Amino acid sequence: MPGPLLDQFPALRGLGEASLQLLERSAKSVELPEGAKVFEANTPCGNYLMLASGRVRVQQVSESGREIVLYRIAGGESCILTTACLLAREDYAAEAIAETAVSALAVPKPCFDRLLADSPPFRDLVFGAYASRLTDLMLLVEEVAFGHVDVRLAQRLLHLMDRSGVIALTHQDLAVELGTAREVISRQLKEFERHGWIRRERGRIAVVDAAALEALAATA
Amino acid sequence: MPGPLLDQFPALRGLGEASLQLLERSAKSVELPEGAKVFEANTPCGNYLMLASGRVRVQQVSESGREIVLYRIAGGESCILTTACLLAREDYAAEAIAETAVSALAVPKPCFDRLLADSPPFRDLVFGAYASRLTDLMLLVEEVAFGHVDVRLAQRLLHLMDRSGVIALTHQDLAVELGTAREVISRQLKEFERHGWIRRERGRIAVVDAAALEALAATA
DNA sequence: GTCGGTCGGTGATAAAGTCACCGAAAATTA
DNA sequence: TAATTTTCGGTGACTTTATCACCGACCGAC
Repeated sequence: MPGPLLDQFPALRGLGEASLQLLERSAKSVELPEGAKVFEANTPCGNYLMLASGRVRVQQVSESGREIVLYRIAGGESCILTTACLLAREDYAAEAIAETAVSALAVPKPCFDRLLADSPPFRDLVFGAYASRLTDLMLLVEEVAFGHVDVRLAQRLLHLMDRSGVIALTHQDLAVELGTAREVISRQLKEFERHGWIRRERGRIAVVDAAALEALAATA
Repeated sequence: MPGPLLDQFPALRGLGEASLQLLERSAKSVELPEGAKVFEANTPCGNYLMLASGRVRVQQVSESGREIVLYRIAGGESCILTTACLLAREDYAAEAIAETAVSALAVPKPCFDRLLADSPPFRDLVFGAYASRLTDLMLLVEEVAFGHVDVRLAQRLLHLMDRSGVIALTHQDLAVELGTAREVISRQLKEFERHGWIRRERGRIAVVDAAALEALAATA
C-alpha cells in the first residue's frame, strides 16, 4: 500500500471508519509500468479500478485498426469503464493504456457493491466520474462530427505541450489523438510551420507561437 | 398517476415496500406532448427523470447550429443526462425532444439520493442506464470518426423504418441522425434509388430492397 | 388562386480521407 | 563499424465528404 487511502483519494474524505477499513482490507494495490495496457477491448473485467497516481489514456479501436483517444483519467479519479462492465456485464468496448507509471486500487465487485450501498461519498465519487465522462464524450462527438482539423489540432497541441512548449509525439500519435489520418496531421503541421507557429523535428514538435495557435483554437 | 409503478418500471421489481412508497409519494407524474423539449442545452436541472412510456431523442447542438442524434431513451429507462447534472452540478450539454407523447416520473433530488442509498434495484437501474449510454457514446464516436456515410445511412434507414418499410423523415432529419449535411444525404439517397433499393417521395422514403441495404450496412 | 415556407436538386469548390510509394533517420543486428 | 530493418515523415493522385449559393417544386394558409 503506497500510502494512506485518504491522501490518494481526497474525495473519499468523509467515507466513515467502517467503509475505509473495508476498502483497506479488500482492495488490492496494483502497480503498472508506463505503456502497460490497463485493459483491452472485448475482455471481461472483474474489478473496479481507482487510480491513485499516474495517468491513463482510454481509446477506441475500430475494426479497421484506426484509433481515437476518448479521454484520460488522472490520479484520484475512478475508472468508470470498469464500472460499466461490472454493472452491465458487458465487455469493454475500448482499451486503456498507462501513459505514466500508475498505481491503482483494484476493488472486487462485492466490496464495490457494498461501498456503493453504504457510503454516500463513494457513490459521489463513482457517479461524478460517470457524469464527467458522459459529458466529455458528448462534447467529443460534437467535435469529431463538426470540428475542423486545423482548429482541433491547434487545441490539442496547446493541451499536450509541456512547460517548454514541446510535444514529444509522432504525427501518427497526434492522428490517434484526433481520430484522423497521419497524412492529414503531417500536412497541417507543415502549414503551421509555414506560418511560423511551430518547429518540427523527428518525433517532436516545438510550439513557437502559442498565441497564434490559441487564436486558431478559439475558432470554435 | 397513469398506473402502478411496477408495470411502468419492471426493473424496479424487488424495490421494497418502503422505497416504493417513497417513490409514489414524492415523484410527480409528467406528461409531455409529441415534439416537446424534455430539456434544453445549458439549462440547470432539478429532477431525475424516469421514462414510463414514449420515446425521447437526445441530440447535441453545436454553436454553428448543426445537430447530431446521440441516443434515444425508451419506456422503462431512466434519463441519465439529468442524473449527470444532478450529480456533477453541471448544465446540460445536449437537448432532449419527445418523439412521441411521453409520460415520465420526475423524482426530486432528495428522494433520488435516498433511493440510491437504500435500494439496490434502483441503483442497478440508474447505473445500468449510465453504462449503456456510455458504451453507446463510445461506439458513436467510433462511427462518426471512422464510418462511411453510405454504410451509416443504410444502417439508419433500416433501423428507422416501420413495419411497411417507410421512413417518414426529411433529408434534413436524416442528416441530423448522422450528423452530416443535407446535401450529402440527398445525393446518397439518389444513389440508393438508382440501385433500386429505395423509393423517394417528399418527406418520406420507402425501403424497397432491405436485403441490399443490409448487405451495405454490414460493410462495417 | 397567391404567397411564404419547406423540401429537395445541383454545380462548384474546399476540406478531409485514402492509397501507394518514397527517402531519411533511428534502432537493431551482424 | 557496417549492414539491415524499422520507424518516421513527405508527397502526388484520387475519392469522399462538407460547404456554399442558388434553384424550382410542392405544400399549407389565407
